[in-house]
Amino acid sequence: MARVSDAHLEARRQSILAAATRVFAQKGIVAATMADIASEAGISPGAIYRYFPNKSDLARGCMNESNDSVRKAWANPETIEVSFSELAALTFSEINAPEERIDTQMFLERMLIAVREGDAGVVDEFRDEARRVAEGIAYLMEREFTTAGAGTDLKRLGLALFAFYWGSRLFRFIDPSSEPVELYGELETVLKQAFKQ
Amino acid sequence: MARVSDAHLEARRQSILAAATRVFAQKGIVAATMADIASEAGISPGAIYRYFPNKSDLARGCMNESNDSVRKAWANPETIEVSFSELAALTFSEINAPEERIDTQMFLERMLIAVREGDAGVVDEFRDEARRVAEGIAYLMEREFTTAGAGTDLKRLGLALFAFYWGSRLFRFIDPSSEPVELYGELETVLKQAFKQ
Amino acid sequence: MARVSDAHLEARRQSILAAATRVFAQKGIVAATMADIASEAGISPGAIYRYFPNKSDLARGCMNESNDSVRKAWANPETIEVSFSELAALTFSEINAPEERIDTQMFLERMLIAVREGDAGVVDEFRDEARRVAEGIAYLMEREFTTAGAGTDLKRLGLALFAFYWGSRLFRFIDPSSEPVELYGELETVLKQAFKQ
Amino acid sequence: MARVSDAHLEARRQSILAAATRVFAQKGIVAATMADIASEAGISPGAIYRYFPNKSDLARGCMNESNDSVRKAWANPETIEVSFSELAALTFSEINAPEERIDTQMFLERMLIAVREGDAGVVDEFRDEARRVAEGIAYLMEREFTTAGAGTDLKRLGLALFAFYWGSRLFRFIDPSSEPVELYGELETVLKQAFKQ
DNA sequence: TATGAATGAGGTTTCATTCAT
DNA sequence: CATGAATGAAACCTCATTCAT
Repeated sequence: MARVSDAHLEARRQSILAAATRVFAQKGIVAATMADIASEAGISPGAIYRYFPNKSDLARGCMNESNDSVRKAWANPETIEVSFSELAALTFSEINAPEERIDTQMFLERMLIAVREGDAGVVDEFRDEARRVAEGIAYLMEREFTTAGAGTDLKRLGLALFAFYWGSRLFRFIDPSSEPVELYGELETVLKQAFKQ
Repeated sequence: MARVSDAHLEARRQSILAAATRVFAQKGIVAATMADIASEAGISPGAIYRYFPNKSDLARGCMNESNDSVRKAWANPETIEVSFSELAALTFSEINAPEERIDTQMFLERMLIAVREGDAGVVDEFRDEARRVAEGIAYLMEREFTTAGAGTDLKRLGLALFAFYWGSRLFRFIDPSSEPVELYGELETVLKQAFKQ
Repeated sequence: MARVSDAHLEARRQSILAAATRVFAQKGIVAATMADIASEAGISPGAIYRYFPNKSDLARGCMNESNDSVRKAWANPETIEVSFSELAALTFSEINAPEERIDTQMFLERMLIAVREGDAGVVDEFRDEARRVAEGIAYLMEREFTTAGAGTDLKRLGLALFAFYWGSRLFRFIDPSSEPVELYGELETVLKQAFKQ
Repeated sequence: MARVSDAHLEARRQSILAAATRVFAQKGIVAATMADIASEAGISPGAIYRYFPNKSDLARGCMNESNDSVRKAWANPETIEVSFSELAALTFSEINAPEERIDTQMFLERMLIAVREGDAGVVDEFRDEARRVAEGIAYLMEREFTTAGAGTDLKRLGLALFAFYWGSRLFRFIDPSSEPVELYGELETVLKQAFKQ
């Protein structure tokens, strides 16, 4: 089965990643076994190791899989033609997507492990993203709410909103009947009341 | 061997629980070993099994241990003489306490496991607490911000603030340099701007 | 099965060591499995790990087991009342003992591994022993062959004789029909011819 | 695909053998992987199996590769114009050559395996070589030391010297700071003292 | 022929749990 | 009642070998 095309290799890599994500999501990273993942991916355990050096890296790979185009949008707001409210509405409605559940779980597991092991890299990465998103929020709010600057540190407010975002994801994760969009709606009302006029 | 008193038994049960909580918090539930816990509790591994049928039940016991008076205050606001702002300030500054870290971790682990296992009881419990806290927030906000009712569903806003609270804890958990009090301060500014006047 | 006497523990440790030595000798250190050793010792694989942290240390333990009273005698010749010839005769006849076979094998395996892994500790240990034995040989030869000093560096000759000793062990190991005593006898004749008179 | 010439096939076989020898020497037979060898030989793992049925046979092939002209000289002393002392000096100085290290290791591994598996063929081969070398030594000594016959069985002495030779190689293998030439020098002094005059 | 992806048995090690003392 | 030695079922990972391409 040699001399396989790169496309095939990449496809297999992705299928392993997908299978691993499913298994990790169902059993948790620690409880999931490589045999589980192999079986889910329809290959042998040994084959996984041609694509990922070990379970830990596979898990990391899964976690980075989050196709967070939305979060990237927040981090680079200049590049997009969208208002704060529009992007926020999109962001919070995305939380309801089923894939998001798995992502939330992977995120939590990853952080639990990182904190436990004192993995500064992961923490730094998180802090960086938080800062970038907060700056993006500030940028978009400034564009939307002209009076926003008065008495508020917009970047810090952005951080607070990002915290709220993760809290909403956590709530939705725990309780699927939770409605992030509604929660955000309430906060938006307050924001508009505070800034507009 | 003399029959040991029930009080003694209960005391030992509690000391095991306390030791387990410490160990679980430090190593995570899966990575913590019964030997670790026994050693931390100053007894033998076998002895634990006289008090808890297995590791899983021991972990469950630990997780219910959280006894945060502050969250109880939110759930029963009529019983206390404190303003929304004061209680909020207290609540967010409490997040900085070192014990809170352990609690956050146990909470996350608990939720991860509960969701994984589809443990409806834990989820219901969480939803109930969220509702009670949201109602408490609404009650206290109404008392503090007289104009708050205008155009806002205060209970829903309470839920949003509770989500923000958990997001802040999550942030602090991941990144110890995070400052929940500051984040909250920004949000409070917005709230006051929106409601006062 | 708790609260076992120290004697029992030590006995078990020794029985594991003995079993491991037998298995290592039969299969070689690398090919021998912990399951083999456990089975030979009549216990479970896990039990071994209460006595030895890992396979490598277990192997090391086996190798140090060699009850080399003879080699110790060479290293401390002042403490014993024996002539060079007598001790040499004893030494080379000991090579024929069946236990020596296993010891030779363990020694060779150990050295192969040590050299491969660049384990300086083992090499140093060997060099030290060689030096001590060589000095012992020099000491005993001086006592026996009064004219030995003439034109010969006795310590270096001691080293050469130690090399001869190991060569003889190697020969006997490879070919059980080899007769170390006879080989040594021939060398002794030469030595006596050279020194006596 | 054109039929590949036998010469090409044999050349490839040899290059695999050479690569395997290098890898085995560096990592040891058990620790060396077929992938290592393939990589060293610049081919694919699968290709090796066209030339050798399995790893074990490949290792066996490597071990027979030793082609030391010096030892052949000892075995056939009539064919060469060299004195005992000269050939001995050459022999022991050759031990210092880096290639010798690999050879020593392969020899030891081979013997370890042969003894383990009761491979009489290898043992017989070794015994034969030892005998031939011993006879060669006897032949050359007789030519050099006219009085050598007196009271000494020269063939047996040759065997002893061959044992010393292997001991020296073993020493040098374990401890690269060992000096076989010096060790031999001391022994030669003794021999000359015993025989000359 | 050569390739190298895939297999899958098997190795070491861990640890929840049991039970003789 | 407590102890802690022992069990033994997995888990992760490696690698000799096969075989589709």
